Amino acid sequence: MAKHVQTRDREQTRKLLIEAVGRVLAQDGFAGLGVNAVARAAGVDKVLIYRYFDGLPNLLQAYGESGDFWPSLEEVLGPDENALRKLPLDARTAIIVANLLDALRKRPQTIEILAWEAVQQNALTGALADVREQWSRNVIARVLPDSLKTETDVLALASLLVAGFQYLLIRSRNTKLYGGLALQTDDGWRRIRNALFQAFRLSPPPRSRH
Amino acid sequence: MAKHVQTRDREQTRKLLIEAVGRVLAQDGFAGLGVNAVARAAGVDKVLIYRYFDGLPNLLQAYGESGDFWPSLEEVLGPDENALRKLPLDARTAIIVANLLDALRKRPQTIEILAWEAVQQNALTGALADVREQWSRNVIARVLPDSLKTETDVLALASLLVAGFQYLLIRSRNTKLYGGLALQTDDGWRRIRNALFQAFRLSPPPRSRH
DNA sequence: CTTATAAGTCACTGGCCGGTGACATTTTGT
DNA sequence: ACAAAATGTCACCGGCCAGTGACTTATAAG
Repeated sequence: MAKHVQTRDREQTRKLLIEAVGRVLAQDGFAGLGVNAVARAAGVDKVLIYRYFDGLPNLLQAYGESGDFWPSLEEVLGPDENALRKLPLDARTAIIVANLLDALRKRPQTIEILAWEAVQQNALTGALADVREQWSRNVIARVLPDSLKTETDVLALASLLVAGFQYLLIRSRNTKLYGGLALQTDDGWRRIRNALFQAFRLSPPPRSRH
Repeated sequence: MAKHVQTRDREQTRKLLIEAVGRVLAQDGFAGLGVNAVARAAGVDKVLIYRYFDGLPNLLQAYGESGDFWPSLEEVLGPDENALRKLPLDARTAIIVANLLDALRKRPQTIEILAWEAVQQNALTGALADVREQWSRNVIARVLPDSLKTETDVLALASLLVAGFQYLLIRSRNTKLYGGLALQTDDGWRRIRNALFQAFRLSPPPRSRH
């Protein structure tokens, strides 16, 4: 039952559409994201978005499930989880937060979605939010269980710092300087990274693996 | 030469339009901001936007110059600037940052503009950015001159923290929880405020004036 | 009172949008 | 080989948008 070379292939077309979402998102941002633009980018008729995905929201959902938008636990905990566990709470938290920063810096499309999330909710941002929520619960359970019963509010500080660099990542797309920070240079981001450690009272930021 | 009660008054109409911008912004956010919406809200024909302001960008500019979107130096430095000057650098910075947080929390329209700014540039966000840039230079010159030559990068940490709560303010418009922080309760914001001080190694956050 | 000009109204264009129905063509099952 | 179903194309709708030209009406100057 060898299949012909298909000129019409539902799965292939679905894939084209999903990939087109990524391309439109990268090129025009979420502002330009619509059935017409996506269909055009996919080289496919927009009616198929309705037929195969029942509308744009579900297509976005599919797109969200297709990529690795959020770093894995391994990527953020580093190669040696056990060594990490032995550090004091502050150091552990700082390293994880800094690693998260590095991981997100590598994901321009995730940053685009984060920007979107800042202004409106939708299927895509909702999916990402769920993943992230679960992710942070996992991190706490696995390497920061003691953070829940400390005197100082380590988790609040960590969240505030994560919020801070997420915002700076978003702004870096179209802003050169923010409060004296150069958002489009590696040097500026080194400063930001150092400030993270400073907030946790650690002077010399350990290097992240390369 | 006592003027009649005017039924046609250019200045009055300009004012109506400018105020309408604020109303639309507050009600529908920047997504719903357009010549049609603004004109409708002002109860005035949209063609006047072109006649009196030469288009929406200039109208936004006028709106930007009309309100106090950014807190004054006085509002953030507190009533007793001299007392503030005598504190150590960390404490000074922490207090200013925390006061800025309080000041912005009271300005929903500024938060709306900040959200806008995160995703796209335009006349309005540009104007606000200029004001803010100047503002932070003034703060540094007036009460944080020593921050420029410290070992630890106090300004980077301050900027990161400001970025953090700005992002949380933006998110608080349509998100209840972020990283375990309750963004729509005073208690959640107290936690965030405390985390600010914690980042500067100050355990008990001084109360802001009431 | 007359008239020029400013203020404001109205109707329209052209473009893009999301969404749908009717149609043509390929693939699949029998 | 044939019919049914799946795949894809096309033309169209109504709605909202930004922007413009032609119009009416109030105001002010003489």
